[in-house]
Amino acid sequence: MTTADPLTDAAAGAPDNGSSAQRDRRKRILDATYELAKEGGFDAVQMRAVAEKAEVALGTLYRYFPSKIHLLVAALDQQFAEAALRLNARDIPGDSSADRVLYVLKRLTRGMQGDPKLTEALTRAFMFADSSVAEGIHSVGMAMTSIVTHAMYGGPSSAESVTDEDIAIARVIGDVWLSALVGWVTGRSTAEQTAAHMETAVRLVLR
Amino acid sequence: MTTADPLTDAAAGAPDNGSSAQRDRRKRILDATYELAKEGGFDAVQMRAVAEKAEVALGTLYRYFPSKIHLLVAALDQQFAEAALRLNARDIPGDSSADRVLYVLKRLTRGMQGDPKLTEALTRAFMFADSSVAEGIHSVGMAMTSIVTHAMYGGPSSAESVTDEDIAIARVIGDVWLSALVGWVTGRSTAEQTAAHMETAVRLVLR
DNA sequence: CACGAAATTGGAACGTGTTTCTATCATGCG
DNA sequence: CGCATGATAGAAACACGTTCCAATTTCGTG
Repeated sequence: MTTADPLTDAAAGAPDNGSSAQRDRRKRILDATYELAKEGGFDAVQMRAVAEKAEVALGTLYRYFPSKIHLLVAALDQQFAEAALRLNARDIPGDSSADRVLYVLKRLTRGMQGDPKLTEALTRAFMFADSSVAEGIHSVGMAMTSIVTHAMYGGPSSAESVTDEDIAIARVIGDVWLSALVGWVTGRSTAEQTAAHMETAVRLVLR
Repeated sequence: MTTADPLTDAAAGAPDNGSSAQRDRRKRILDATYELAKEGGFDAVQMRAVAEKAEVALGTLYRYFPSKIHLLVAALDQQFAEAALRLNARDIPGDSSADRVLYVLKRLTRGMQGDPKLTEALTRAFMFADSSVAEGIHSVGMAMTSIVTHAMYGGPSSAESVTDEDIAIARVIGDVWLSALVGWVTGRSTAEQTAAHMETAVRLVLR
């Protein structure tokens, strides 16, 4: 047997498993997901539509991603992993931890706000996820934490010297960021309020 | 005409509108919701089941609560409003703001953890809510903020002297609390981790 | 009380996530 | 090459949230 069951690694950002045809299908599925999400948000990401656009059968889609939520969380995970890769590779401008963290968060937030429907789809999925998606959620959380701690230190972090307290702080910031994002996605707060709330929180926690 | 359209106030915790028969139906619906949620969580709160248990027609249920999410957010709102009423009526023990806030949060958290399925149902609904439920969500947020600011000051708060910064702090704490709760509900973190995370956050923000 | 408006009922029907099944296809192995 | 095994296609079927409708009941008002 091929041993490349996509189910076992679908949640993690594992683009290296499976045959090449399988990698390709997985990519087509995620691409279709992005496109549909970008156009119509969470509701537009309909499993039949994803399957059709990715040119796979519905059953195949479900073999790769066992639910709509898994699919969207995997997409979010991929985006975060890419963002973390980009951001952690370079120096973060700013004279203090707070400034640097805010720089990164605002950059991330602006990026997501540039694609409101996509952001809505990914965020709602993340928030709605239950324990069966724990792995994917954890992966997203790690990327978030990594982005924040890296920004706290500034340079291409040597990853050492990051204390437990740093991580705790990063998690708190991540929580607030997520809540703010949800508030924005659901139309409860404007982009400005979102930014202001983040700024308040970061300056409270990092001082 | 009766002018008592339940739709307009379903989201808010408005138990005083409508005829007595309508109040009674609303109560039966929410009671049925609690019971089903307590037994089986989010998935068990099925609209047909709620209608049957509450002895109303499905269409009537939808007249009172335009969606499952509205229904569950209204239930959450009611719980929070009651908790706020209880907590804000009495003195909060603790020598510092942080201690008092932690006392209240842990109390709340313990209460919710005593009914895991119910908490799961209400929390997931809250997180999944979109802008159409904005009013209900706002109401829940206000109750949360009120609980936290009250705890920061200790006594039965005269509500004055609460500064904008206090409110900002309370909101940050509320965000973290919610995230922690979601983490616990989805099985990503244990009750202890939840408590520890909250403690970290509160001590970071209130110092 | 009698009337009309609004609310409620009971049930059918629709959309979308999810499951299931059979036939066909692809792949690795002797 | 031919076979065995797993992957995929295609399509039907099911579950539950939601909508819709006609008939009936409730309720306020003249």
